[in-house]
Amino acid sequence: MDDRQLTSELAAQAVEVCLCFHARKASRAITQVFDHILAPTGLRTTQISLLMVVNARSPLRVGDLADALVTDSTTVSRTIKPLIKSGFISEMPDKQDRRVKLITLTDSGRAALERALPLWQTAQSQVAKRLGSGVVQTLLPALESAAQLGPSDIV
Amino acid sequence: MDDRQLTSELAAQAVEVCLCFHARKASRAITQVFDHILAPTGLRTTQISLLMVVNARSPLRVGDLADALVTDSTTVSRTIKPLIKSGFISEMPDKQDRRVKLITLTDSGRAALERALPLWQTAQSQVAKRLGSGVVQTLLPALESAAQLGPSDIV
DNA sequence: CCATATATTATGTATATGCATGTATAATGG
DNA sequence: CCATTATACATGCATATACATAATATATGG
Repeated sequence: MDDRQLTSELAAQAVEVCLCFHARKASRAITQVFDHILAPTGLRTTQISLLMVVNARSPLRVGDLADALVTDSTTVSRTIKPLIKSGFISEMPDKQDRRVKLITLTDSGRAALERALPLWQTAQSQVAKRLGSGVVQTLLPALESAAQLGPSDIV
Repeated sequence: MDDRQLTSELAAQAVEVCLCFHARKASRAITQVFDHILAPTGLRTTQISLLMVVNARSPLRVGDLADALVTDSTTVSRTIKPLIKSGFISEMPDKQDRRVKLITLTDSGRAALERALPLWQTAQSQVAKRLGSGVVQTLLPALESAAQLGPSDIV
């Protein structure tokens, strides 16, 4: 067995168990179902999730929003742009600290979220049904653990 | 309790259990750990996963690669571009069907994959260790189920 | 054999994501 | 009080992702 074959076999095993690959594949598959069902809202599932978090905690800082979304703050800076343009969230400077931008859900955003919730429920139910309750009950807590991984300590 | 409050509470419950939101958050967190550890390879984890799949199945069609990655074929059309430019995979037309483009791992790509595998093992071990074996053993099969969701039947 | 339908990949446009870096503001040390 | 440092957000660049649509090639029905 030469190097070529050896690498092939190691790589073949790796791809079957890679936690990153599987997490991303599953994420894409679930996102597709949600996005298709939520398409009539004119919003992507990512955007609806963002509105949900802002709804629960507004007004909140860009950095805190990034933490809640387990995302880079530079990503939030950009993902909120189309939502601001659509008028669903608004931004205003913090009087106490002018570096800080406070994000708030607008009435229009709240209305959009309200309209989206029934379709969200449809998507959630459909995915849950197709996965089966057993899978869902193991998946959710495991995903929550994974989301709390935080930065790696590369030693 | 007015509509405002009602929506807030429903949305607050939804965001806690949303399978799409949790899957995406977990995917981002896991990806960050892998990408940080794999940074010395000059490749992203997504690209290494793609090389692994091509390694296991090359030569293969763009469409078949998309199926294996649970991704849109238009996404594959673009994600392979930097890998072709780097010389890690090559493309050639299928003689039997000139619509088809066959993707192959190059020697250079195989070498890059071989170099990446030890770091991949580090990332996989570190994530597995931090999640705990119990979580990993429930997570992997659940993610595999989720990745097989396929398109939704919107009724 | 040709017209139409179907299949395969690419491109236009838009959002999603993160690193390196830049800019403005606040905090801190001397 | 000022110089340095740290924090918060934005921007440049690159990859990731998908829908609508286009371009090309095959398949199929008459």
